[in-house]
Amino acid sequence: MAGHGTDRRRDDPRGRMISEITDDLRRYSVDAQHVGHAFAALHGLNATDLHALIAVMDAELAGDPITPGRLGEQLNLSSGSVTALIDRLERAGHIRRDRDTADRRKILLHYADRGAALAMEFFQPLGSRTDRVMARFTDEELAVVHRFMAEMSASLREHRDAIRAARPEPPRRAVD
Amino acid sequence: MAGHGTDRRRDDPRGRMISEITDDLRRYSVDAQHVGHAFAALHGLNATDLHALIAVMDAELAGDPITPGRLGEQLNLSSGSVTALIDRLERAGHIRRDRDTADRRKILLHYADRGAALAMEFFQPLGSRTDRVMARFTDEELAVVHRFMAEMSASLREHRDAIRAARPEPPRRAVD
DNA sequence: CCGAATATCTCGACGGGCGAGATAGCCGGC
DNA sequence: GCCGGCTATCTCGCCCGTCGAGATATTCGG
Repeated sequence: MAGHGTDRRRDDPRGRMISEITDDLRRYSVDAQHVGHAFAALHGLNATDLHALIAVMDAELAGDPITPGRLGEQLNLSSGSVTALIDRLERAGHIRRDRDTADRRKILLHYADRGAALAMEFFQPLGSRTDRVMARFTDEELAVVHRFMAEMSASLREHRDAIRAARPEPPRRAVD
Repeated sequence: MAGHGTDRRRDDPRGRMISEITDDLRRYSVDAQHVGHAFAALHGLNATDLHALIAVMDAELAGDPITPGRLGEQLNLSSGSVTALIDRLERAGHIRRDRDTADRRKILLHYADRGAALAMEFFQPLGSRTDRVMARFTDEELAVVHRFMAEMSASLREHRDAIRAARPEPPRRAVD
């Protein structure tokens, strides 16, 4: 799970450092994915459900409740899948559907009590661990980390959009 | 997609910084997931297939080819799913099965040409972007980032294991 | 009021994942 | 040598999340 690099490992210390950070980031992403999956499974959900729940909470906390359509864009799901997803979450008591009074075609998604509790339960212990690590860094060091992660995050998002813009190639079979 | 926090945002600058980094990390993980998913879809794979491919490459580059069993542990898949997974990847020409000559129950997984090419295609542009960001940081700054990410990564892995150790609760329905 | 556009939902098909059981190969004791 | 238990992988039937085409409801401009 480490050290694949693109074999870009150079001999100078800086090159090595870059390879290590690359591996750190990859490991972190993979583990984050596993954490989400494991937590979701633990509560009878799947990864998508958890993502959706977080998206709904984020939107609502930002004072701008999300609609099924926008949720589908964010999670990259088809409209049919989104409906099924919302059905699941609503049936489980995590979220609630509300018709938009202004445009009655739209549905506004709000989290219900159980959803809020679950999200809290997800983030709270994670936050504790996070805080414990952060405590070992000075303000200046955290500032560097923030600058780094913010730039990485932006770069990665660009990359994602570039890939999504590309056309999926026709399914290939066997030896092609 | 930002600012859910656990509402732990304190008023002091350091507290704010911590919240921001938390958000950075979360955004990064989510986007990394999307990048993987999008890239996989672009090449007619699914997310699991891509993870498996990377795991196979990692193991082989480390000089210790992975077996279906260990792959299943790493991806948290059942044995049946692993067999199906390997079938898919082999059929698509990404990997190859080899019986272990010492213990003939075991299968050793090696990547085939197409698999190597695909992994390269995945990591190369990602590496370019990564390098471009890293170029804007000094050696000392990168050292801080590395220390931070390594600790975060370890902490997250512990968290994952803790969750996995917990018993899945019985599936709940409707209002319970 | 009509027609085009938008938002969501319905439904049939597909495919990945699960898990119990089958199969093949290893190893220690006798 | 061979029997029994163990391990590694595979087979198979089932479940459920996703897709995508089409249906339905609502808005808005003319």
